[in-house]
Amino acid sequence: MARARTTFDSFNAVAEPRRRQVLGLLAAGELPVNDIVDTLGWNQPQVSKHLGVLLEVGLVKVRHVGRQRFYSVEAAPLKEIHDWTATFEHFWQHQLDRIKERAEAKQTLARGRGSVPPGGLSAS
Amino acid sequence: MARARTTFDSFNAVAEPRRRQVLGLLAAGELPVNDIVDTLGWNQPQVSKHLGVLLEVGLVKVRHVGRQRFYSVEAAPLKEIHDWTATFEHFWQHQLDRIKERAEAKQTLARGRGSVPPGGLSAS
DNA sequence: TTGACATATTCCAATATAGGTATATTATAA
DNA sequence: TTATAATATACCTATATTGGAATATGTCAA
Repeated sequence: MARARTTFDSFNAVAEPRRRQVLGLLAAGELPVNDIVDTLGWNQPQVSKHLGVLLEVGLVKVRHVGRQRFYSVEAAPLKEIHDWTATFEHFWQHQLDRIKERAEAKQTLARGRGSVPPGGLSAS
Repeated sequence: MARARTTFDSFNAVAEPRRRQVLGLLAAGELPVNDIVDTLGWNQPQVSKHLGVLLEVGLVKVRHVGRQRFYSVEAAPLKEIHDWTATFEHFWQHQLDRIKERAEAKQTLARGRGSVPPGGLSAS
């Protein structure tokens, strides 16, 4: 068996970094294909193909205006991903809590010695 | 060129539905491999392989106890995905607002006629 | 030290992908 | 109706993936 199709899921569609880039661009508002081509500097067929995948999983929608096609973000599938990851939200909440606690404990312990833990925000 | 490797990204790792299932299981707490095998009813090697991918991108961590290996969720990469999708949060917020507005307008318009739009929560 | 348990790794086949280039499609303007 | 602009599609190649089966690794118990 092979990998799940890119068009199987919004998860799979969004796995491709380029497609995330396209969505990032469209976040600012709808754009015709050529604007995306010019902005990202890719070949036109590649842009069209990525848009095709995004369209097929419902991550974007199109508006035809003359010979131009304006693509824009469609929220629902992104919310799905958001909701799924939210299932695990308490994991990083707890983790942040622990980091905070540790920082505070250290500060209490070291008041006067002015220490800041090296490595800053690195989790785990 | 082929697709990005599954181990390239948490996005790619999580694109595989089975791996999301595994993470879902582990959300309840750490588990040894055989428990996952029994619960999901997959072949042991497949479970190990999926865990391997998840481990490589840092979505899980392992604790060795004798000949058992307890896997558990690691939050950071999931938060990355969560944060990325959050970039688009205003899209579905607005969408929900519009739905709400429409519903309220309809209710105001139809007070007394007791209508509930069929299809309920369907977005777009 | 040997056997059994828990897990990982290797080898296999089938498959879908992404980029590149060329070409098709559709719509506008002349 | 024809040339051209805007976009989509087809064809090609290299590649990584998934599941399955068999086997290897590591660890405990007797």
